[in-house]
Amino acid sequence: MNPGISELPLVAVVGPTASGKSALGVWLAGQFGGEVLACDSTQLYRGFDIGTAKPGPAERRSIPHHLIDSLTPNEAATAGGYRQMALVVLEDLRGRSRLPILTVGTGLYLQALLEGLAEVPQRSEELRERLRASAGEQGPGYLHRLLARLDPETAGKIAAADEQKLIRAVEVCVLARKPVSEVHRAGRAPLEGWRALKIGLMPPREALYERIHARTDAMLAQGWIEEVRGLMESGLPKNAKPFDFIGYRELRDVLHGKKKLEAARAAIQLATRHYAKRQLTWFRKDPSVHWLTGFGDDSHVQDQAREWLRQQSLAESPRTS
RNA sequence: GGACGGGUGGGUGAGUGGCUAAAACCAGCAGACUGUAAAUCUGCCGCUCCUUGCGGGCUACGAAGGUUCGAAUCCUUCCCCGUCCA
Repeated sequence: MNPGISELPLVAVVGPTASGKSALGVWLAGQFGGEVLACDSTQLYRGFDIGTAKPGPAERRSIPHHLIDSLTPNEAATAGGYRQMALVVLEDLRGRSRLPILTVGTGLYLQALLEGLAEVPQRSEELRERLRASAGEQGPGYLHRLLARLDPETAGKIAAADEQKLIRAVEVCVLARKPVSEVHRAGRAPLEGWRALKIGLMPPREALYERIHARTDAMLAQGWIEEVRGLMESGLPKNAKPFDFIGYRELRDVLHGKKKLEAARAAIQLATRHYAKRQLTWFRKDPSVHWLTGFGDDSHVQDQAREWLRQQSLAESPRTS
């Protein structure tokens, strides 16, 4: 810990999609004089608004939101890139004595920010192309065997079918000229000067799923499909990253006539449920999270969150604008 | 009233005498995760017991009987569903 910097509190609201993280974040920002910092890989992209459930204009007017719309659809969000951008925002807030409130849907990004990433090389599209090509020629199991030669330890932890992770592991080994496991052991640089207070939203599963279904319908009613049409006609490359997000990919198929709207709707709801479950799995393993049962827009939950933060010796300092 | 076809685990749907607690897929549940993470991947999935084992017991393929050492699979009757003929 750098002795030159005093440690300041930072709040992270974690939870599955549709659990009300944004609502709680904005409310807490009002209570404690904070500003919201999005920690969500999809809300970073400009133009993809409805399907990513970005906070509306009213909320963003009342409380400053950071990093939302910080990337163009042509750029690629990454954990490392997010960390860089977030660090800048944190320093800004430190300078203005505002409490950072992260609304986090992407667990990996929070981890990258708080715990840091190992000194690993960035991705190399060329190398990946070559790896994928040889994997295609050599047949199944090739990447796993290759990794087993480069780094048996890591190969033992990655399933032979997990091509995405295998490619990244091999990529790091090749670029770093040493096993990934070794690179990782060298350690990561955790965030200094901040004390993270994590609040988790854990609504009853059934209610969460109902809300996900209803929210999907509401998004559709808000003109989601028109948003997708506009984005497709705006000259963006067809393979722009955000077109692969839940909902955008299904609605793109609808616009291409490859899928019926009703089928897309059901597919979106299902994919979102699966996603919420994965988020829960990620956050649940973090013992430092203080869990609250319910949705973030529930006033009881909000009061509990405020109460807990007070106990963590967080002083209230409502904005006096 | 008659002729066919069909009723299988939460769903779709294989399975025509033992290798079947019953393929596969979906849903559901649990898990992994260091720069694609709204991604990618893994396990479980009738109930139950334990010494957790390619372990034991129980229940199960519309219902009830029957044949057989043994039936989801064969026979009989009945009940549903679909199509067609009256």
